[in-house]
Amino acid sequence: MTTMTQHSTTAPRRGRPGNDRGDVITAAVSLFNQHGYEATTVGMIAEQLGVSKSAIYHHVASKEELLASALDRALSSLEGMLETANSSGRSPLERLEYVLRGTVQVLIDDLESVTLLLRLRGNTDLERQALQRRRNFNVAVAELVTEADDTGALRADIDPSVATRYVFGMVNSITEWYRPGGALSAEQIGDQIVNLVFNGLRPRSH
Amino acid sequence: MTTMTQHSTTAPRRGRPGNDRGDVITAAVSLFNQHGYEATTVGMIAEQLGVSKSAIYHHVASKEELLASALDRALSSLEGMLETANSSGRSPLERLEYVLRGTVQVLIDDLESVTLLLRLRGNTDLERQALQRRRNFNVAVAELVTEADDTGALRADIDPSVATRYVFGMVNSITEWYRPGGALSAEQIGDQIVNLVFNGLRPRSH
DNA sequence: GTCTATAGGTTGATAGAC
DNA sequence: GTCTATCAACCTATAGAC
Repeated sequence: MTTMTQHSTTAPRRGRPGNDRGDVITAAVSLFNQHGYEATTVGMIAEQLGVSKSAIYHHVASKEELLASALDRALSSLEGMLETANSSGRSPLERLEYVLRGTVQVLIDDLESVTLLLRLRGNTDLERQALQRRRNFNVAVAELVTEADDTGALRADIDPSVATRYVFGMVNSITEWYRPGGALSAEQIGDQIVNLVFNGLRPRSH
Repeated sequence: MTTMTQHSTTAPRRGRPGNDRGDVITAAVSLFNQHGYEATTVGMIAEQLGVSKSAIYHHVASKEELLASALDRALSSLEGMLETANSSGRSPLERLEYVLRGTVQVLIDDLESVTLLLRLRGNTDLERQALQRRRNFNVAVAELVTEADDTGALRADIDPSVATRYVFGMVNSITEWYRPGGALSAEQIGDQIVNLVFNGLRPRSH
């Protein structure tokens, strides 16, 4: 059963109609997430798009390039969002909240590529490089939490790097259940996350 | 490069020394987590144990049986823990806290098999059955959160089923970074999780 | 130890829109 | 005729079956 995935029509293109590089990457990432990168064959990607295997190689040089493109997209989105937050001149706590909401937004906008990133196991050099970039992002976020902690904006009895792990574990778990067209918007999910992370489940007595 | 994974020696066994069924499952689950179930071949499992492929089939009937055993182990641990919590006669809030700490304990005790469970994509009947059992567990936990909410133990402005998703997203993310022999015990991690979930990051002040 | 299927990847020519 | 996307056939290496 082949599914014709039409490219998102932005500007009219010249030449023979069909799939562009973005379509191929989209189909590939979806299959990578469903079956794992190793178990996904280029033939499966071609079948998904309803074209022959060699058509795939017109758009990309290798299967690994598909993985690299998707991971770079996810990482660039996250890094760009963090850069925006840190150059905003706001307080550490405000920047932290911005990063929380921004991460939710990136997860939802680039759901498939971020999901792929989060499921990496570091089996190849490429995967290990992506994991290193992801670690750098995590370290920068942990520094932000530390800054917020230093201003007294957070509870003193929780270690910042530990808190970062748990909080972003919660945020990243959105990829496990969020599906496009769901009832909740990115803004609503961001609100819920921020509320839960900062206030917890227990009633604020008095 | 073969890694001789010796079985966890509990009681001395008779007969020819070597791997038992548990050793095979342990090696298989580790490879399933590293490469994905589909991409893992029985030959890889044999190589990891330093035996021939046919030796694997002495212990299990199929590759799928290895998956089934691991998933059943993870699910039985979680279900048993939940059963213990719900038959304890305590308050909903106390039972919820018990389930949080219990889930952390199960994650750490059965790290590899629970990791496998959490990464399922539902590609086969077996996987879909396991995911259904996991959903049943999640529903039971959500009911527990609802009960706790009904007693006024939780903040009124957070939907119980939504909160359950986020909280267990946080808990399950432990599998992403916890490694045996790490600095933190299951009890310490449970304390951190419970503290963060119930109290949040913001100082409780006026 | 041989046989077969399948993997990633290549080649060179072609189809279709402008 | 230019541009993009496509295809059938092919190559080489390897992994599973017997």
